[in-house]
Amino acid sequence: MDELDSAIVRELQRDARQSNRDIARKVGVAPSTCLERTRLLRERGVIRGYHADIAPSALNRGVQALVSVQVRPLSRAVIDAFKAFTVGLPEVTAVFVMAGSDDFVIHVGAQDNEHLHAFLVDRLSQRKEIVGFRTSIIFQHLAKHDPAPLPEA
Amino acid sequence: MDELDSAIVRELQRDARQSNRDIARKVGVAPSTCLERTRLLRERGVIRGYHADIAPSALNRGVQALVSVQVRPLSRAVIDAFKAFTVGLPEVTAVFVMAGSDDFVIHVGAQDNEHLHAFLVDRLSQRKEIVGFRTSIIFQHLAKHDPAPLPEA
DNA sequence: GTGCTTCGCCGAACTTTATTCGGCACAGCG
DNA sequence: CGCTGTGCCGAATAAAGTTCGGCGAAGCAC
Repeated sequence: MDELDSAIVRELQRDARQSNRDIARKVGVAPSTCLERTRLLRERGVIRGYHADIAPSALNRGVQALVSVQVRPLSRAVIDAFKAFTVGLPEVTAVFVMAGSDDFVIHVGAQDNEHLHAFLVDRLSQRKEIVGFRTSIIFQHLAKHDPAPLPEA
Repeated sequence: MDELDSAIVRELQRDARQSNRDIARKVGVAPSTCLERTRLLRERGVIRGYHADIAPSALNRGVQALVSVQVRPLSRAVIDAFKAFTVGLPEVTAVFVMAGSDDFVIHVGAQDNEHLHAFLVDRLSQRKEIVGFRTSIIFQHLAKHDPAPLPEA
């Protein structure tokens, strides 16, 4: 993971669909070299994939929320089962397994408040391992797809 | 946004770097048609971009956390300023503006616990509009990059 | 210092893909 | 029944992806 790899990764984070030639030119290396580097980054698991960023409203997910969930007992079996359950639900777009007072934070998207409510009541709260959950509506979601590198300190 | 558009979007969510020809073949249409559809999707803002998914540890972000923050007064000026501030920090990878007891949820990544602590103490808690915040470590983060379509109901 | 080996980069050759554009067919409408 | 607009197709051209032999620098043994 030298400076060249970082530069390539940065470019692919910014725009994953620009041509290999363009990336090569920007990072100052031959296209064949850039291609080989990219292949290795993928192989090493540094690059996990390439995904289009889609406007949620276009996917019928105009309403989004974070749901904090506490489950009991806090055993591996229960955690794994609940995790697998939530990931399988179409409304769920991300699952965080947490330390602290909440065991899970689930990012969900639904068509509107009514659908969100139905999801919470009909799907989520069915699970017997849940001993409590709290839903917070997301007004705005800003994701940084091209994060600045961390300071060295 | 007909069935063809959805199919193209789905493919690009799954793998944004596959060739237009492959996508065209999978969705059953000519490459030129597929290209034109993709161009329009981009133009309409349905497709917001294409980004590589990078392993956090490769970016020196081995430790991640969600930070729930309450700010006062809850005015637009304060909210916008705090939002801009957090988005500008390199450790911050996403910002949620929330309804409910927390006004913000901030997704941060740092090299280790020490760096995370330093970030919270030296950067975040400097802000005078913060009246309280709570940090929860993320053990695991599962993101669905190819979400199943929502049920019609 | 010198010869040997390894590694990574380069650039040319070849294959595949992107992109453009004229034409055609179908649907909607007067 | 003809007219018009829209969207898809496929061929042609330009551009990009991909492979591979060779070269030069770096590291090492002697």
